[in-house]
Amino acid sequence: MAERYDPKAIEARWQQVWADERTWEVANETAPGVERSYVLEMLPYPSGEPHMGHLKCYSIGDAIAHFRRRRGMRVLHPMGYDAFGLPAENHAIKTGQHPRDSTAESIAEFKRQFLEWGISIDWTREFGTHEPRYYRWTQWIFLRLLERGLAYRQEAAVNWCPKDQTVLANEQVVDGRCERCGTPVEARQLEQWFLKITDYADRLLDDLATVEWPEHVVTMQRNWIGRSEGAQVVFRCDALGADYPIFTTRPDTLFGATFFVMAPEHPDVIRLVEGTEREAEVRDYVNRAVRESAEERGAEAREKTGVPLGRTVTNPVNGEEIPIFVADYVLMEYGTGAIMAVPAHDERDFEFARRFGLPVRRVIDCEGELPCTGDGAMVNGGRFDGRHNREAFAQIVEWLESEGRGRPAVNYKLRDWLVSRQRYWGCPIPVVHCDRCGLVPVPDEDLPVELPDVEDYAPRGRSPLAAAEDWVRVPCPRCGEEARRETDTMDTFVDSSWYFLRYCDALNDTAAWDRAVVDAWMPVDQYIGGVEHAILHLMYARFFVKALADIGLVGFQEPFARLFTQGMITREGSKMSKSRGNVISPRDYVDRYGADTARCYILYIGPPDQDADWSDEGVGGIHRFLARLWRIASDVAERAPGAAAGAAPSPLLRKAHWAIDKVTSDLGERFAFNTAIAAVIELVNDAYRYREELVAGGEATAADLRFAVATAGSLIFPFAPHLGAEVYELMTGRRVWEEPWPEADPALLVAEEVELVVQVNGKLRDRVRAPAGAAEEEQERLARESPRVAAQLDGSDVVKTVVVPGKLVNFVVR
RNA sequence: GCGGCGGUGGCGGAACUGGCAUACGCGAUGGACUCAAAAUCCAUUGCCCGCAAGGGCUUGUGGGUUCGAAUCCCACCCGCCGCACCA
Repeated sequence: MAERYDPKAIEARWQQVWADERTWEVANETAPGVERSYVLEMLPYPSGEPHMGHLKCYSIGDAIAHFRRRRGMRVLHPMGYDAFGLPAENHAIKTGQHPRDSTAESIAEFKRQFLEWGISIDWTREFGTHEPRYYRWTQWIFLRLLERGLAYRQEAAVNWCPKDQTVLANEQVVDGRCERCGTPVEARQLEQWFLKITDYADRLLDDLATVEWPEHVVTMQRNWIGRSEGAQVVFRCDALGADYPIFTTRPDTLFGATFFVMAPEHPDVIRLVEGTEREAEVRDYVNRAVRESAEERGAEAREKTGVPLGRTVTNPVNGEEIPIFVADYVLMEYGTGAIMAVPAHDERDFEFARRFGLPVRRVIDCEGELPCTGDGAMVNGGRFDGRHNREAFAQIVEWLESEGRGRPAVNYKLRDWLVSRQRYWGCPIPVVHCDRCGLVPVPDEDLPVELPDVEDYAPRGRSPLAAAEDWVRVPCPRCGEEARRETDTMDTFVDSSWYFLRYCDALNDTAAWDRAVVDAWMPVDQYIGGVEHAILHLMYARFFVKALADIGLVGFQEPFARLFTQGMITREGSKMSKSRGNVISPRDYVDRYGADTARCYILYIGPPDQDADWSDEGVGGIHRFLARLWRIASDVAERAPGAAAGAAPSPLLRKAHWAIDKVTSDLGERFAFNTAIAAVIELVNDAYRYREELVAGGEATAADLRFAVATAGSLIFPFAPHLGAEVYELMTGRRVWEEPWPEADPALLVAEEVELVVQVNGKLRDRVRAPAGAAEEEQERLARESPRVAAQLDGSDVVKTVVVPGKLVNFVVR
């Protein structure tokens, strides 16, 4: 028997057992009546080695997986790697090392550490998204989307990152900068591949009601989709004989429109001034606006600018001619790129009107100064005067519709997903460009289109793949004439939008998955990851599942039934980063204290959904606790089990059942791992005190002590699986993961005697002991008997007595 | 500006349904063991007054509801995150 807690030896031993016996592998077939559960942590991007965020994520997921297994469920808990992406490619540009090789090294390191952490993974289902056996199916899905018109190629103004030399999706532009590298993005007019996520806007919005997700994530998605209801209204420009539709959420304010504004990118701006004396000034303004970065244009507190076009449009509700302006506060990407401006009831229009001395006309009698956006009776609104604006809202739209000048309309902030990237290390888009046939999909049987090796990874504004001439030149699959392959690769978010489906049927080499298999496992019962993916990954994956459901490939609408978002691990109060020099690695602590300590500490540190600051002193505390547990277990193992417990249940036995109850609810319902671990610490502390008593020859029994320590091992197992298994084996000779999760005996959860709090006027004056089931009168009598309480009550009138059975007595005195 | 989250001892945090504020851990102090140290074990530890018995105060601030508020309501302050000229 070892003299001290040796996590290295214990952890190596159990990891060997789990690997040899393939303990965590799970079959797709299941006996009837066995409940399934799919527990999944977000796919890691393998770069260098895992960091604290990974440790936290997998510690949470593993605890849940273990808990569910021991509650009798068949648990799918797989692992893989999101292995395509820019960091590996940038590394290749710097060093010349093939991204495949550096990625393989990172994956090996990740896997080595995951095994060292003792995470219970079914490794038979492992894959990397960069492996042809995986991306073959990414391409296959892309072709299915293409067939349905959900993937299309179009020229559009797109976000271009000059540093990464590639286009970006809207979601990857944050504050006008590239989400990856922080470089301000530029607008470029380019032909690119898009996925038609906007077709699903309403369903993506509505189905948020069907998932159990944190409210803030739901809110973020809702905002991102940005659905607004209103109307499309057509304004006519008689001079050119052109109609300009606008979108508004406030058709009730149409009578207050005093001017009209177009975005600088609006295709008709120049046409409206061509050959007029305003042309030079307008061209100048447009050129300046278009050149400005998204960041400059979106800057807050920026003065409104604009130029009149010297033209007018007709307001369809009152026939007024109102002037047209071009101004950069109107965005081409939203609505129709033109707006009606109602300065009385819109702050932005008001600001503009003020700068340009334009009339402001109140049309709603809302409270407060102008501009006001509230409700009220209509004024200056012709035959609608006097009606409430909300009522007039629909009536005006109806009237416009009958005149052919408008209709109800819905607008979204969500844009289609731009998926092509001019980079090397990604999944090739399986399409061929043929001069005769146009875009021709690569036939399914020719998949995968494998990524060729190239000499030079450096991006030059086009994909490095374009230089692989032998690869690019192919016969057209349709006509057989010479054609060229698409050289762009896919956004890596495409890879991660369906990986959770592949895990269900990872070894299938004749299909992406078998629908029956996927339908049996999906949706993911518990998904765990960082909140930074609240929009990107989670929205894309939801879109994929809905599209795949429409195609008939899956039989459900949402991928992730329950989502848990973990908080960040910080260091000295700030985010860990190389530039701050405050990065610490899980490896440092696993080497020094063992995986069980690192895992328990990261969960003990605070509520898992909140940010938490890593402290080296704190780790020591948890390590001490685990060592205490091991020490008392090895001590108890050497004692004879002793006779059965005495007649009355010992306090330690009650404590053990209390801990079972506490850990069960904290783990199963609340995700409160910190308090669950605290409960096990309390149990172990009590076991130490109880052992003192046993040694001193009191009423304590060795059997109760053994039971308590075994219970501590069993309860700590989801958090510290190696030590949990070790302690449980020492106490019982059995394997803890083969044992059902313990159940608390309700009879032992209620104490025989309770402590009553006695208050006088709400202030605590004493505590008295009372039998558990004592009547209210009995409790009041016992409370009055307390000398301290009696002293307080002496000489005053008790006006009222409040008795909370089993808890407290409060005397209200005058 | 809009939306969300949060503010409790020296520190991380607990208090789940309005009923003992400060569980558990860290740190600190004292003691045992030791030649000594480490490790370990035991005890104390919200603040103030007091020799003590005891008393008073305390959950960002100010009000309110209640026998009773960290918890509910109103007003406000501070911090973090997301969105932001989206018509």
